[in-house]
Amino acid sequence: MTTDDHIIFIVDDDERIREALSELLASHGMRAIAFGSAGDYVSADKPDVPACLILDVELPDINGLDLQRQIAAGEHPPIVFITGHGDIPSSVRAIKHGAVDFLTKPFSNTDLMAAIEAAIAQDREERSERADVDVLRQRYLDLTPREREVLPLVVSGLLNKQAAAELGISEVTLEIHRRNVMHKMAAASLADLVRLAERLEIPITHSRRTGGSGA
Amino acid sequence: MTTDDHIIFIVDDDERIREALSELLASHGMRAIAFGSAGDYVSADKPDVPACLILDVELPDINGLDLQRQIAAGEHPPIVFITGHGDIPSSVRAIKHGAVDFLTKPFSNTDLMAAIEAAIAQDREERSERADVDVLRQRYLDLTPREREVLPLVVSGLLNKQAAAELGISEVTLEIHRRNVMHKMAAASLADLVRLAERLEIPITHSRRTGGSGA
DNA sequence: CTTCACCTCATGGATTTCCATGAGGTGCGG
DNA sequence: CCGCACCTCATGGAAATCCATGAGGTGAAG
Repeated sequence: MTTDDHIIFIVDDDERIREALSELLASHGMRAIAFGSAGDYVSADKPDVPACLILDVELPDINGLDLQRQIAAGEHPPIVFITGHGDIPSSVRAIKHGAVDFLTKPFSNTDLMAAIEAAIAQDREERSERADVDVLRQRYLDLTPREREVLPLVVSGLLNKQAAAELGISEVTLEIHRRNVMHKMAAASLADLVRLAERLEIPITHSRRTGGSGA
Repeated sequence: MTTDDHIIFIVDDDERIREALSELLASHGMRAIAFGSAGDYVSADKPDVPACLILDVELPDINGLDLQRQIAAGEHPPIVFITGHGDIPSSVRAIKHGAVDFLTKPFSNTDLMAAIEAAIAQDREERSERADVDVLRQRYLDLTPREREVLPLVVSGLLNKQAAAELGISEVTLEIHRRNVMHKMAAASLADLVRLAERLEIPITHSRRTGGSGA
């Protein structure tokens, strides 16, 4: 399944390069799709598997670096830049913005393959992480408005009593919301809920004082 | 206090460059210390304030990039590389390893100053973060061996009863350890303790199952 | 041998959480 | 107008946590 389990996108305006790369990748048992322009790549229907984008800096429509910035807004595969006329500021910018590598032609097959492997591995990681967080985010969306108010109070460490007071409702009602939150978020314990909330970047709104007014 | 609140280290074997940079920085109200070699920099006594390291790639003793890798093991200020004969692979490697920028001579004062500002700001961030975590780490070191065994079980979400069973001790004893942990770690609540443990990268050893064998 | 830190445990009560059952009110879409 | 989702609340008991007091054992350092 080496072939189906990931894919390499090639964006280069030079037909010969596209073919050469395609063949090279095929010889390594990798599936590849080549595009002649940034626009073709962006508008194409791309399979949803771990991938790597081999991107030429000089393209007919827009600059490769600009394309990088454009797609940076959403999800996109790690980029390996290739270029015939690279300069240092471009390479710095590319790497700073997350590119896996920046290769100048002529580059060795070894270097390219290493970069691709790294990119695929990275994408696999990122996808896995994204998938996890997406599940959480979906659960969070299943919460009712009130439950979304209760969650931050609970993970702040407030007692039910305190959280209830904060919302101006009875402790009983808050307990019910709290339990619903635990169920809907599929948290096995409060500790778990706290970690889920962290990953969802739910802010801590209040923090319980150890020695309060009571007792 | 612009002068004392941060410092710039310059490492370049060219005396003229060192002087020119020192003057430039002085004119911007920044304190700078210059070194003629990597060895001088490493062995020097450096003030403990937010800093930036302006590092020439070509040095008499060791390569700037190698120095970067060497000091990467410990704490060190963000690096801004400068070079007269830079190449793309070097710049890629430098940035990948965390350098703030990689400037080729001649570079504009504006570019350099921007890089330095960014580096200082970054160091300020990192130092603040490190200081926070150091406090936590110190508290963790104050824990007794047994308490260090209890902590991961507690933040895993185990009930006292379960954690006690895990350690083969009575629930009462575990409660005492647990309370001591809370006190020593200065955690205001369990939620707090979970977050502290996260920052200390304390692994979750067990995770409580919602509907267990009990009841 | 004494001191000290550490680990161990019990009793017992106050507080909090967990959970089920039962029930009333509001607002919106069908 | 009915159903449905949502928010609200009470009672009441089981379980768990929080906390204080009191106390015994071990091993290492002084």
